[in-house]
Amino acid sequence: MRTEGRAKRLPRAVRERQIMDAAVDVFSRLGFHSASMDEISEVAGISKPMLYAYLGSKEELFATCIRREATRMMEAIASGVEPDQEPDVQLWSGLRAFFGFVGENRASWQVLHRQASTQGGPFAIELTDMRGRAVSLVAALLTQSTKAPATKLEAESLAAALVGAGESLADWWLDHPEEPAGVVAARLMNLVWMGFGDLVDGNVWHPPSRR
Amino acid sequence: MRTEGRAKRLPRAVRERQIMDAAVDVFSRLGFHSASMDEISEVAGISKPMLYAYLGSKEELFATCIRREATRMMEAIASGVEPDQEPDVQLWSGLRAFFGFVGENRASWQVLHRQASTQGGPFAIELTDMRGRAVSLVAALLTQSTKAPATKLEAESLAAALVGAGESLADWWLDHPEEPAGVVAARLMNLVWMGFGDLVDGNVWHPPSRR
DNA sequence: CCTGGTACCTACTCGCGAGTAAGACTACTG
DNA sequence: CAGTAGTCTTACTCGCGAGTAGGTACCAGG
Repeated sequence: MRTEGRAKRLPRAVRERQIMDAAVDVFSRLGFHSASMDEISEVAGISKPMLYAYLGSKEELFATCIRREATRMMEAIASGVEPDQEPDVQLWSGLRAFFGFVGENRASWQVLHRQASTQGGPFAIELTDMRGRAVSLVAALLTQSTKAPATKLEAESLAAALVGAGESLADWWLDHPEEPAGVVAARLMNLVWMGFGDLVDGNVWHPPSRR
Repeated sequence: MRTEGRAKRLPRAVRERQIMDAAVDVFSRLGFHSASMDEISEVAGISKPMLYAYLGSKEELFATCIRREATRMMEAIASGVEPDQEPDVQLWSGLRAFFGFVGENRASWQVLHRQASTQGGPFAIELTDMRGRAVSLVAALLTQSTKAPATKLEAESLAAALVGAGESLADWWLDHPEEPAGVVAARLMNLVWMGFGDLVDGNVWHPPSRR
């Protein structure tokens, strides 16, 4: 029993990381309600009371997961966008960063999008907050660069639609993982920038320079 | 106690309708897991064993709700679209029908979109099925009318993005109910048909005739 | 060797909710 | 008015999972 024996007596910070990773994994697979604290503790290689001692109740744990993953994702997107560029280039960078993140963090995405959005508890707040930041980002991009969306409401709803299209396409992508991230991102870029009207006529959007 | 006394001894078909309505209501408010059979039976004005006698287990009941609401919605959309028209007109009719349905059936929409999509059980099948039909509808519209989406995969993913944008915008609309359905539909139509590129230049899409 | 503190565990309590047993009440049929 | 088919209820069982009580092992410093 010595071989690969349980690593014992780790410091608190390390355990917390392990627990969070296990929690994201389990929540993403089972969803909030179906996930049990017993299973999370098992995956984390730890006993249940430790879980409660370190991360609090189930709801607190879930909210902490949401916040951590949401922050990671928003940072990934923000780091990919340069604010002084042309609107289409900014949008393109954002889409690439977004799909890149989702591709490399499937579990995080499941937790964020599928699970958090349906639980009505304190999670919705975290999630709505992040989603709101994303929508504002896009809405700002729109209003800043055009005279078309006259009202604030209009820009916001268009941004909501775009964000939703991105989320939905990311979900679709989970079922078609053979497609590379760049291709999926480009497709959405064409849809929202050119529109079907142009695509029908064979007009497509190209990134400004081969980077 | 005679006043407004409980209506007693109704025939089975009527009770089943009442139960289904109550179930859709409760499921849409609480979600599948948090909804209890006790509450559904209470809302339906009936005792729990009746529920089990008529509609079976909780899972069966939920699946039945999904199927009923999905059918209603697809019929609403199909009845609004005429297959021999121009692609943009078809899309426009579909969008109007969709938002019209959601606007008048908030609870149905909640059950269909928010609840069913996250439960991994047999419901996903029902839901994925309906969603698939919607996506196929749009994908057919695309391939039929253009040379742009070369691959089947491409058309399908674009359709998924469009459907997702619609779903997301419908969710956004739930939080901004003061907007009329037609305005929201027109906004999405502009986004996906014209694209931001055109909208930035002030080019908008107009319905072909004041109907 | 004791004293305290931190990591860690086994083994519970306890409420909630799915599902059921067993029968009662009503209404129609002959 | 007996018989029977269908409606409807009260009052349970029972498992699952959140949260906890009450310890044990291990490592400081004195």
